[in-house]
Amino acid sequence: MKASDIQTEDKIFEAATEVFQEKGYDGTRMHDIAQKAGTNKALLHYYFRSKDALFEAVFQKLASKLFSKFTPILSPELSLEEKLHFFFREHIEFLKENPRLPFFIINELNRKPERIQRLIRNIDFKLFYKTLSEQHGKEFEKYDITPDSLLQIMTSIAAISIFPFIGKNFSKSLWRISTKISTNISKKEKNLHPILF
Amino acid sequence: MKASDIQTEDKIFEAATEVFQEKGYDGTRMHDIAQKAGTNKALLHYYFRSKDALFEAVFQKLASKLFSKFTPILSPELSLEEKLHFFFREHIEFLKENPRLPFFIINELNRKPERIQRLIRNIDFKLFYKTLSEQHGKEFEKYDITPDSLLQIMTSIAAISIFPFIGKNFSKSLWRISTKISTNISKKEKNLHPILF
DNA sequence: GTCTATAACCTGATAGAC
DNA sequence: GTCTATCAGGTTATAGAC
Repeated sequence: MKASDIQTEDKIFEAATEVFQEKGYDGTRMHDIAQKAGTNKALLHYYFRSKDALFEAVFQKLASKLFSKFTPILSPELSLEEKLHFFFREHIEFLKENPRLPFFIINELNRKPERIQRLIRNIDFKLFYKTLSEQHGKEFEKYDITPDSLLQIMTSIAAISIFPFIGKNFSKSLWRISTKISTNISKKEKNLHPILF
Repeated sequence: MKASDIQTEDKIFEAATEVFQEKGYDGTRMHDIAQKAGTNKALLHYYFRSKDALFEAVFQKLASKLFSKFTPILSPELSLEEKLHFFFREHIEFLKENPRLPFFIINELNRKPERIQRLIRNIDFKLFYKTLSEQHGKEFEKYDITPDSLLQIMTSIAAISIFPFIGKNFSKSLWRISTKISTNISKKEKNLHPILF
């Protein structure tokens, strides 16, 4: 395999990553990917065999990229407060660079629900709760955090950080303003959501 | 126009509403709609001329259905607390019956951003803020709610209610549990998000 | 490895009989 | 109004020359 091979394959993969994120599987044309990569359709099939296979490669890469952002939550070195700070800061920073990624993943999980089973070696929630409640016993008692409420809280946290990116155009439709994505964690918000900050 | 005409047109429109919500514009085949409506492709074109026109009809209906849920926020009869209760209860009840609707709308706003301009006669946010702050001056002062923070708070509220439906499969991918959508407003949540309840 | 030409198939849209 | 048959255009995939 020569250097030029890798270059072409990479170019195609990069172009595919962009176009699939932008248009979704159904909206993407192999022709568009080829054009963006500066080659032709035949080479896409030469390197990746089919649209499905190319998409699968892109999806797996992007999915693990996104889901890996959730792992520091279990780190035993961090306090609960640090985790929340860390998660919001890191996650939102990441989302700013990949604003279409969550939508892309969610879209594909809807289109092919069978992915869900085999995507990630799913985490056992009971074990997850146990680990977290051991690490942060004091806070869990203080706020009476049960498995149920933990799941709700985590869903809300994910919602607050992810939704502004997904729903950017949604708010734009509603308001006659130049909507900046509201992802700055201001001092005021600290007062409003004491549990979160 | 006979009664049977209306019936057929309605059947097609209903079927289209379902399939478009399920698969999105690109993923939808006219054939599938026809089959679901119990007729054939020719009739779809007879009543709605083109796929685009049929989609447009469905989209407008669904969009106004969703956006109308946001209007009670300005009602002068309700206290701030009542509005929040009302919004969460009504909105989540509505989303339970139309779980794919927000995703559908967001998807289309991404696909055709030019919709945003003409979708709803956009609300002037400055005026909206003024009206609200006059209605709820006490609370706005107590919590020091500025236009910026109001927008953030409302985005977060929308996020918390909408995201569980959009991201249902997202959480399913993460956790090895039978995920019930966590939309119950529990007493515990009241303690956790004092501003919201 | 790369490219052009083309096959094989699918999809939206229409013509025309009933 | 309804249906079958078919067209025209586009899309994935492959064959074959270089």
